[in-house]
Amino acid sequence: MKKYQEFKQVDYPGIGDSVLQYWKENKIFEKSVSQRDGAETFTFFEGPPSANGTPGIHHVMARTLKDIFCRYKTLQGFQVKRKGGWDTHGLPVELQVEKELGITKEDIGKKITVEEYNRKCRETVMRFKNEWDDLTEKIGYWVDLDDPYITFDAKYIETLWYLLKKLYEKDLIYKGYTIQPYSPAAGTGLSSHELNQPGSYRDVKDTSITAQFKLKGEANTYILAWTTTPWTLPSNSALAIGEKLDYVKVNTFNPYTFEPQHVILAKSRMGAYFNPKAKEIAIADYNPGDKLIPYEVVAEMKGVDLLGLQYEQLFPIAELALPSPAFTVISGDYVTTEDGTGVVHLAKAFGADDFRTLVQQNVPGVFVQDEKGNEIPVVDKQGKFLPVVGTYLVNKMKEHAITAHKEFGVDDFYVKNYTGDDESDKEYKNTDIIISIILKNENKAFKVEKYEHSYPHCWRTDKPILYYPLESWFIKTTAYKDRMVELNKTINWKPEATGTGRFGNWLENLVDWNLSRSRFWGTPLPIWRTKDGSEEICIGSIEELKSEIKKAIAAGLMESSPINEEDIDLHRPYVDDVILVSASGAPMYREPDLIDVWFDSGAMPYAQWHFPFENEAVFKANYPADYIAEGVDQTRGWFFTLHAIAVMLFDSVSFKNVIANGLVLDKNGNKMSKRLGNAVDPFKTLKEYGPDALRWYMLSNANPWDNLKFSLDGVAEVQRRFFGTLQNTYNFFALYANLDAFVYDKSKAVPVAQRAELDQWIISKLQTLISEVEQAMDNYDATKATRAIMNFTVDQLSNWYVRLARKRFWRGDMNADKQAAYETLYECLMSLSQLMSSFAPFYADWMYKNLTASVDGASESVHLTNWTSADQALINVDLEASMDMAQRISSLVHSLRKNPKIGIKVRQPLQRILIPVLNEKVKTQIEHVEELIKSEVNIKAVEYIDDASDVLVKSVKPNLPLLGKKLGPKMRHVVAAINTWGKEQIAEIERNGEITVPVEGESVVLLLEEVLISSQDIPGWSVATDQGLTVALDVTLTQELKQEGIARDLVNRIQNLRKDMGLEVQDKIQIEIAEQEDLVNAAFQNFGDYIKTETQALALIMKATVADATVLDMDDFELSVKVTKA
RNA sequence: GGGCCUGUAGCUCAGGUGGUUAGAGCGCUACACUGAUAAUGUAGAGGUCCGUGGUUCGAGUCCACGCAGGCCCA
Repeated sequence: MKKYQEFKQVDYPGIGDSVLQYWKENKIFEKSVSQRDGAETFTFFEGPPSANGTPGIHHVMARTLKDIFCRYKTLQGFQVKRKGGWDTHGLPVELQVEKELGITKEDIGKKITVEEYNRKCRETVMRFKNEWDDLTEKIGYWVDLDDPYITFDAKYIETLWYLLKKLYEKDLIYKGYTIQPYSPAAGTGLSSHELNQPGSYRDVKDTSITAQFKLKGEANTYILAWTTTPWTLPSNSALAIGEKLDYVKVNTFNPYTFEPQHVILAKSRMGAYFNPKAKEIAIADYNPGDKLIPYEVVAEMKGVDLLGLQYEQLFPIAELALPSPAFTVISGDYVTTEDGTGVVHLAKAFGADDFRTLVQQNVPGVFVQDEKGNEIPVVDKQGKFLPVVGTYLVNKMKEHAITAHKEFGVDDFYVKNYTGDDESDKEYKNTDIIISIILKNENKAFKVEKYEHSYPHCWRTDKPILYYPLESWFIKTTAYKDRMVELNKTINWKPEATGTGRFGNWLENLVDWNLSRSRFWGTPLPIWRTKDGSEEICIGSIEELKSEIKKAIAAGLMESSPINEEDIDLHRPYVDDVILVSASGAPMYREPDLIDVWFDSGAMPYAQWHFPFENEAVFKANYPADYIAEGVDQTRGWFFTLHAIAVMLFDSVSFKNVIANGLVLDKNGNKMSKRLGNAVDPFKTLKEYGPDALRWYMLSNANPWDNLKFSLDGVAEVQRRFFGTLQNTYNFFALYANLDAFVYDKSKAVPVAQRAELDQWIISKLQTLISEVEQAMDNYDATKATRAIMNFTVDQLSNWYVRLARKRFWRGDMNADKQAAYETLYECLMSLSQLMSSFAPFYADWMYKNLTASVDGASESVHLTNWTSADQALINVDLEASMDMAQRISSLVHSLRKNPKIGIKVRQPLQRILIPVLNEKVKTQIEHVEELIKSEVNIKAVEYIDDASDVLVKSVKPNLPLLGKKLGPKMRHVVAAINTWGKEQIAEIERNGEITVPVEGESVVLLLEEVLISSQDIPGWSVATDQGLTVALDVTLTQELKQEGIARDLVNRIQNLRKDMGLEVQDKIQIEIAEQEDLVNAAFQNFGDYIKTETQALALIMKATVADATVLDMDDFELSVKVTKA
């Protein structure tokens, strides 16, 4: 029976299927975890994917990356528990449900109950779980799919509530405002997702105003600020400048009122406001009404000089007046001089930057109080000015006799055209235009013009959106900013720049985490409040909720609990029906917000184990994570929320090592999308190429943190080049091992030191490879690891070791040398199966099983083995260097033989090569591998020419790194001098160890080590040179060499005949040859034994003529031959 | 608009700390091998190192400014 299975053809997808089956039947994954019970843990966190869409090829990338390090660490003896997980909440789910039901958010609670809507979400969210599980299995991603965490689960939510309460108790949760895109027409806030819908941003022409803000304490001096939203000017409460920018004060006239005045603006913006043609006009010569307005710079200053200047409120509405530091000049880091005046007008309620800047610098904003005493902006939620501004505008219209397409009342000033007024009406004037006319008349506008820019619109109503303050709950992440920055520095980021750059910068500019989402399907915020907001409670567990409900029922606020005690669901609408009782006996209602889904995923280290309600020990053993991996787009998503929660609540990092992988693009570098049809179907790819080549390609082609241009040709290439070569190597081994009934037995193996040098060499290379792979993997660099394995397999093992050792496998009977060859190749293949098992888990296990089928005590799976580290004692650096020489020398000789002037094929033996050697070490290294070189390039002898010989022609080069440091600018001349050197100078510096070179009148002493001496020429010979190594080939063909060449040619032809005849390897033959010219006859006589051995001929008979002969083309002549089976 | 990444042969990618002639695989061309054979080996051709400035005796490499593509955020 055959000990090693042989394969004519390999079905890679089939290997995937059968090995997967084997793993399932034998619970290999489970065993890989359970057999490490009690061992040190290596912790991996699974970033939960969302199963409401089908998985794509990029998920193969992400999941492979996650898998490989867990497998590697398992081999190394760690216990690696990997709990799968599902992200189930959030907007994408809601949108999909709405699309399927044909409803919009407005319909929820009307056409469909919240209960029904959420039920639908719950059904939808796991719709493609089967596809995901299928893909996960098929690509060999080992993760626990049977007991995953699910973010909608009540236990999961309970942990979230626990964490929120912890934050609440630390006073890190508060209610505030945030400026968000808001659609007055639809009466709703918009998510950034909705804003990014195609068509949301449109080019529109708006009225822009450069307003004049009159400085206090300086006559007729104004600061200019530009805005494309004039309706925000009544809410102005500060002006921002750039501290480092240059500003000027200009003496000029107002273009509308012609009044003389000074204006302040950025120096580099003058070109936009002043006509150079007016520069020559004297200020005194100006007549009101002239088109060209003269100007004169009277002062220059830096932005920082303007800080703190006070100005008059632009719209002097008494109710909107504010105390200092309002209406002053402050600093804004985002101020540029690309447009406008280099001064930015700030309205706290209507711009996110404005809001942030004013909050940071403690400047109040323009608000009024509503009937409840809450501060509200002067534009209401319909997008219309409150009467406080409306009244002012109506009065001003009368004062300035402004007429419009309609009569404006105090309640008619919509800031955008939300009423659908006819804009083509000649008299049409919107609020912005009315404002600009008033400002022009009052010497408060310096320039008014139409300005085209891109502005976002509501995708539902097609109306422009406003940035508007909306109530929100926040986590005060800024309180822990420094600690987050500090702990981030302890995290090993791959690539590093993502940690320091993208993530580091993000932390440096941290703002508070806006937790609120106004939605239906998500984790409810567990805060209940009284109507007036004076009393509130944050619930931190189901127990607490139950007991509070009991209290409320006792207080008569509810008749019964809206929560089903048997099957607890903490979602809306049930929690919304819960009314709790405050300490003072007042009813408390839940704040209707849901929380950001990123909190769901960021809390998974705790919630996946239902900590602290259960599994405390498991949690503690598996926190923080040693390793996580996710797409780089998660930097401010999952990576941040993991980090933030860990730092704020546990003063710890959440993960120690992280790979942020790039995108998977199509082969042309374009984003894959189902719509464009360039998306690659992972299942189809798996079916065609199997999982191993796909994984290997993705890891080896480019660093995972770079974007991958995914090409099926690339997968095919990996399969052919790497897996194909490895498979050939295995087949070669199996073929002969079976013939010789070789079975590996470690206890009886020939000690490595007693094996052939070639064996020692490949074993040494193998140890080096193991070290490289270990080092790369410890550094989370899978690309380096896979490339190293590939190089070893293809270039070293197959193309060198197997090729050179081939004859040892099929010559003669079993002996120590043959056994050593088998053992060496076997050990290499076994090592490879383990080394590659993390990356190509199916093929590796399959090869392992094939190799160990007849070996007692072998493991059930390569994935259950223990990592074999490199044996340093087996590394022989000198031998590796020697072999490197052999490879290079062989290559040089091949290239010489191939030279058109020489043109002698390898089959023709040649007498000798000459190698100039300038030192003993190189000579010894080459001597070591002399035999190998001789047989590889078919020559009889290697000869060395050393220093003592006269033939050697030396050349010299400057040693640039050394000389550069020593000489600096003088280098140029010295290098030129060295390049002119001949025999004498080289001899001198070799003799004396130094030489003096005259350089521009000076003398420079050069030392021997500052030049590189080599030999690149042997007069009268054909030589080839590569990296300091030179080889000359003796191309003289003696009679004997010619005869041997002919004999080898004959062997070659006979072997072809044998193959044509369909003979088996071990079949014996008889050869008859028709006599030829003398040289040929002599060749067959002198090399008859050789020919017979090589062709397994029992007899070689020379005859005058041969009947039924085959005529062979021997290049230079023809030969009649007859081969018969003996 | 800001932050970050990428740009080297037709394609995919290597190129510590600057050093004379920039490498590999695939593809292409030619040759060889024919006992690993639907395999394999060898050689050759192929380059504006995205551009422009700068630092330096010397820049693919360091700096600045751009260009192109990408991601994230405004």
